[in-house]
Amino acid sequence: MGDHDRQETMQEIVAAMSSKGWRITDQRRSLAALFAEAKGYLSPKDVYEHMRLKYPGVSFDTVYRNLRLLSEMGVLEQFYFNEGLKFRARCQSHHHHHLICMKCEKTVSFEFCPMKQIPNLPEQFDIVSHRFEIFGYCSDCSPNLKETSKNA
Amino acid sequence: MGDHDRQETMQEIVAAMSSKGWRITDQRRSLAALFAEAKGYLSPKDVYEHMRLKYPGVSFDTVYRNLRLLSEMGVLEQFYFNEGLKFRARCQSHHHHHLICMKCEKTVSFEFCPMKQIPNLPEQFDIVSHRFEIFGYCSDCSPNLKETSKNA
DNA sequence: TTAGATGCAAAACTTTTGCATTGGT
DNA sequence: ACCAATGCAAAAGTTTTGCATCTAA
Repeated sequence: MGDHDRQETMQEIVAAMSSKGWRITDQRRSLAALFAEAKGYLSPKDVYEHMRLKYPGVSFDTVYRNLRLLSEMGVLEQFYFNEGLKFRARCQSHHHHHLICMKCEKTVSFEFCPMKQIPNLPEQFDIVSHRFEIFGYCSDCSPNLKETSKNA
Repeated sequence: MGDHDRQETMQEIVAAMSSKGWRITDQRRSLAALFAEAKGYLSPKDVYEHMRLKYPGVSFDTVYRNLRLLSEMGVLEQFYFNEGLKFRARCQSHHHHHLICMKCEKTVSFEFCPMKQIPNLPEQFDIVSHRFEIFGYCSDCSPNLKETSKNA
């Protein structure tokens, strides 16, 4: 993802907040920038620490409030790792799924969606949503891929 | 799942604990029975409340310790709902995925696995695991399915 | 008998709430 | 100027830890 895309995402997030009638504070702009640039998932503590660099007085509850609001808006998506809840900017463009690196938590999108392939389900069920993620190690983090295929 | 199957699962859980050299205490037997019978997911608090019926003196940290140990053993699987972390007995028989009812949290297995269908991924990735769940409402909980197809 | 499991109490950590102040619109 | 957002402090909730006691093997 290049800088241009990130900038778009940052402005998309700000625009989304603004369109809901929310005020664009420095902290929220900073939040938007942070998630637009992040390649992986961020914990509330990560976010707090990042924010504190620019805004030393930022409070923990403001971080939580904004994370919750942005999640409810659909701008952020939540994911529970073993270490706890983390957040990342939700892809707004189109439906797809992710490879998630278990070490650096970088995510890579792919287009294949199992719901298009799924055959008859075992019983009546009113389907609302689904999730499909693949976990493993990206080429930077995998000892198997490191030497051999990374530069192939 | 009939009573016979549940009993098998209960004994499987006890056997798994025993085979790891763990002692089979009354509390652990009770835990095993609880998860063997549960149709859906249980929060630590659910487990604590259930256990307290039989063992009024049971402590919260014992519940947490055993939930963690059983998860690490692979007997239980964890899942984060909006309300927080919950547990259920992991299906040991064979690989499959689940429909999860968003109201009663009942789960229904199905055999289709997207990993058998997936085409070439966008980049080198050392795959370790995956998750695929479908969320919605079961026939008992869905207003759409309630009248029409439930008894079909 | 004895190492492991439990209960208790307290600590650590995470997330939420109430309220006065600040700051975007 | 107005009202939403923030910072602060404290509360509420969740999970972990240390240690003496108990108990399954």
